[in-house]
Amino acid sequence: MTITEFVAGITAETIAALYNETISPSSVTLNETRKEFEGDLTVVSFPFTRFSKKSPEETARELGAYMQSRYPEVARFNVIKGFLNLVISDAYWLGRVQAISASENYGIRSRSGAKVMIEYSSPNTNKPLHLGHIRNNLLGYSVARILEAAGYEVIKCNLVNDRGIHICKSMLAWEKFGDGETPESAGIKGDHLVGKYYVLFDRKYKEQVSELVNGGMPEEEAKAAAPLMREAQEMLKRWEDGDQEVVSLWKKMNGWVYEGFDHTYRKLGVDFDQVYYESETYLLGKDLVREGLDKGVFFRKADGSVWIDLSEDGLDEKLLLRADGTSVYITQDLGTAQLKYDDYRMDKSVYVVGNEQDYHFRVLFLILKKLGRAWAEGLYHLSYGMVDLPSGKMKSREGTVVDADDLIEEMIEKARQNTLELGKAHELPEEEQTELFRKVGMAALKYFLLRVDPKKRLLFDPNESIDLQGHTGPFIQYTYARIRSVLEKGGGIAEEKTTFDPAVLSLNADEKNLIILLNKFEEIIGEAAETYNPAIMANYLFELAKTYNKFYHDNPIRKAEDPAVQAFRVCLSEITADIISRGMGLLGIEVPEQM
RNA sequence: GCACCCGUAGCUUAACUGGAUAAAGCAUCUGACUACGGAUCAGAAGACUUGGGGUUCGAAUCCCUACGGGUGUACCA
Repeated sequence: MTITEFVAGITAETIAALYNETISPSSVTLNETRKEFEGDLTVVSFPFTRFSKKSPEETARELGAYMQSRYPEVARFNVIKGFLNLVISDAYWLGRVQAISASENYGIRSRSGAKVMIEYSSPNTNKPLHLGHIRNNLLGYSVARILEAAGYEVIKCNLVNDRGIHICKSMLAWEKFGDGETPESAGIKGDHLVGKYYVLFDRKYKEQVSELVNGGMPEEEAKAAAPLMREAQEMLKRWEDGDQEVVSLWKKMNGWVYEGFDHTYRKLGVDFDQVYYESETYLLGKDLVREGLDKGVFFRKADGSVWIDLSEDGLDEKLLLRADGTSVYITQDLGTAQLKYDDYRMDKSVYVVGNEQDYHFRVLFLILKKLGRAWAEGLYHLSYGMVDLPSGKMKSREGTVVDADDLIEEMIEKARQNTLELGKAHELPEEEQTELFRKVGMAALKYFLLRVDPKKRLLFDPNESIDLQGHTGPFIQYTYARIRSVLEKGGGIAEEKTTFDPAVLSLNADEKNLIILLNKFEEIIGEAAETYNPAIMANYLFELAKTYNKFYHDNPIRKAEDPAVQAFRVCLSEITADIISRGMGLLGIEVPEQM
């Protein structure tokens, strides 16, 4: 039981005893007591005045007096305005430390049986991954880990957009201008090579368009009439007809891209349990359209196209099937949603997709509900803000992007310089050094992207790049490494956690602040899982590291004179290290033993 | 036009979902290594939470309004 659950519980019991009113513990408003007052937890007593018929102060005093007399965990209390500040006994806190220390996997909930699917990454196979994809991948992976810790069975899934006109563009450009170039012959990663031809297509295409415009053609017309565009469309048609030549080119170039993606995914430390390909799912959804027509949820217009009218829900009319019977994006997504559900029967399904698709997902979920899919209640769009550059939006067609691979290399290089200058890396053999630079660099990058609320947009300045000091991943890593170092100094790190005798101890402020935070880990996992928000975990870990550093600075651990105190502080350090390590793991960040 | 999101110290972010005197990091200034690791710690300075109104014991948070920024409103995906 967490401390908030405990206090909320005894508050409800107290209300029942004093005022004969039944309230739910979850309705009790609790805060951590502000630093300037004495206390650990604060009960807001304003809401109870309607039961007590007394002033907030008097009500709070009555509650406090009752609690103190009745519950040994409540050591003291004081009342300021309508706020009841409770001092929880050292015995309670020490008991919590023992419980945490003894538990194998503190904070991790056991499997509840609920299943959740998380779709993330979902790249296009015509260009390499960029900074925006990194945010997506890190969010998806981290949310998956957090939900797992909260007791879900998690299926990580990737829906690869491997077909369509944009893919044909890079294929066509390669065919026309590539001269048989391969990743090996060019010496560049496959995804970058294909991306190069995508950009090249756009350049050549624009040249053709402006040529036509200069010849007097209106721009709109020129865009459609440019020979390259016509050829790309022709190629798409041949692909859909299963033309051997086009399909084998498509397979070859996609193969290059996947090789490149795999490399980047490995660097990022993300992976998937299930991969869906749009080339295999793009025809799905037509059954659902038929079903919708039968049920009268959809309607057919005079030209034969199929629509749904969502104006009663504050949205517009939405097309589901073209007059020629071909499907559109949302038709596909309807079909894919059904496919996923048929495959896994999950209770929840999370889509990690940028916020420019908010409208699309509102429509998608609403349609599935109208089709009577009970599981549509479990669908959730984890919408995140885009990553902006000081110069504006990233545009891969124009090549103004922060490339994922480049950025990763830059961060590792930056970590190398910092670590050699500040750290103890020179004590390590070269192989371990390389590994360390990678861990530190990736931590800086990942933490930078994950500590911000997903829904907020993120400004990334490539020149200022990323700090390695202050509110950063390496700061937290450093705290961990230092704890490990301290623990080792005292004759090595034991398998079993250190035990201590709580009867002879009393807590000082630094110790207590640390314990309160350690005790919160479980709640934080729950909160991050419920809101699909890794930033909550990220900010908690920073807070924890900071609090530990203060504790460390002012309190001898191995050098404590009293052996009971020493054992206790060693135990606190062990728990802190453990939580940092596992908490960072939930963000997909590794911690080094030494740095 | 309409819809959705956002606006908090110079900059980047918090604020337990309506609670007390809005909290951190960076940058600036000052102090602490013969110490269990200074990538640290302590301190100073920096905010009428974009402006205006409302709701109530109480608002950064909810409502209205104005302004500023972003996105969507495709028979693209």
